[in-house]
Amino acid sequence: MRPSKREELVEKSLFVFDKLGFHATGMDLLSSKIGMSKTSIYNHFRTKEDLIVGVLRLQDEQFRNWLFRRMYDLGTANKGGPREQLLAMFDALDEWFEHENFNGCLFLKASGEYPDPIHPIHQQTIEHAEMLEIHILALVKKANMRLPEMVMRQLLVLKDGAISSALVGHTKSAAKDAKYAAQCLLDAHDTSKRKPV
Amino acid sequence: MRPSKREELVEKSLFVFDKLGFHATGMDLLSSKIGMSKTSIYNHFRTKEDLIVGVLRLQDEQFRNWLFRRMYDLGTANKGGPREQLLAMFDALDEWFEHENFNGCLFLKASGEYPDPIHPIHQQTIEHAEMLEIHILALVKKANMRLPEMVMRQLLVLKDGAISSALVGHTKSAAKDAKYAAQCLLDAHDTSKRKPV
DNA sequence: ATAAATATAAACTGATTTGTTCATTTTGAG
DNA sequence: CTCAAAATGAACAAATCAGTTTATATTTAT
Repeated sequence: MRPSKREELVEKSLFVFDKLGFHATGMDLLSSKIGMSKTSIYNHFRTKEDLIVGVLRLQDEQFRNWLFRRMYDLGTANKGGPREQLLAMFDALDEWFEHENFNGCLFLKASGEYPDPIHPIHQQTIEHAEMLEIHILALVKKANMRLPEMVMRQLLVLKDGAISSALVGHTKSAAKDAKYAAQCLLDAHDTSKRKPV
Repeated sequence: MRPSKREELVEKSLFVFDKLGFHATGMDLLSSKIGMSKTSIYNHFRTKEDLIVGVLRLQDEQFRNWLFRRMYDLGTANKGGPREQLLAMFDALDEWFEHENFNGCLFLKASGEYPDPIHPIHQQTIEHAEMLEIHILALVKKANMRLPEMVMRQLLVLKDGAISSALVGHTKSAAKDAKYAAQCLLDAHDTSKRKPV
């Protein structure tokens, strides 16, 4: 069987595109950076655009797997429930921000470089956002929040904002700031607490 | 005097770069889109990079002028104070999101396309973020918030997140969601209210 | 009106872009 | 080992990239 080469191509391309940007990474440069001949690349993907879509699909899968797993592991320690999992999202983000390879959100960069919403690359970022919404909404509902759709959107606003702030700002505290904000939100919408004036 | 042509060049370039992206906009395309000869463009700016820096400087000025003015106007109606001005930031953002020319944050796109933090284009986005921080921090302090630096960073996380969500998400409610979240935050840190458990 | 400054279109570098071709070599399964 | 599949490097095409040059036209100030 031959699962390895194509996966290796997509994974290494993901790394290079994330670091250098999509337009800024020419196919010759990519070929040399990932140590695979251009002929082979074009044997696996018809165009650069197709490759990028493949890269974004992998990133969608990898990012969601990693984030949800990390939220679960960090959030269910000490008998935590869905609320703790939601808050653990920001602890997971913090780990990501501290990582040497943190270069911001690949999907945000993709939608910036391919602004046409019809473009398949841009579409991929929309799909990714929808997948995140589904999972977070389920947790918010499990946590018995009032206005679960709104709380879900607010948490994702905090997530996107934290990523952007961590990228541009010198400050290292973006994830912690967002987590404190999320705590306020969850407190304010918890049906098991009286609504504060 | 001759203030007009260069300003017109930068303003129209800002529009095109914002809409199409930096790398995706070639100088020939730019020249035709803004109706100015390439010779003239290069008479005003030595390189494309210089032009982009000029564009970002203009956007920094225009965005801050617009945002702060709008926060003041919307926030001081009905005898509002600094707290109302801070919340009005999200009403101003909402107006921007509804505008037909809304294409996300130009600085976020710039830092995505020029990821090297040493790069002068990337530097410009960092400077912009710092200028925003100064103004928001002053308002937060005027509003008598506990932990003003943190609240300032949280509000800017909400701002960046709202912009990203408004761009990628189909939802039109990003600004409103962020505003409700900001209200929770300001309530929780208001020194004139007792700290909620 | 005149002269200097600034604008223009169009052709032109030379490098780089995406993508293809082709002859050769490496690899993996029976 | 054998043979087909897959990978390679290098050259190639056509378009486009940033930036320059040149000769001409249009503003602008005096």
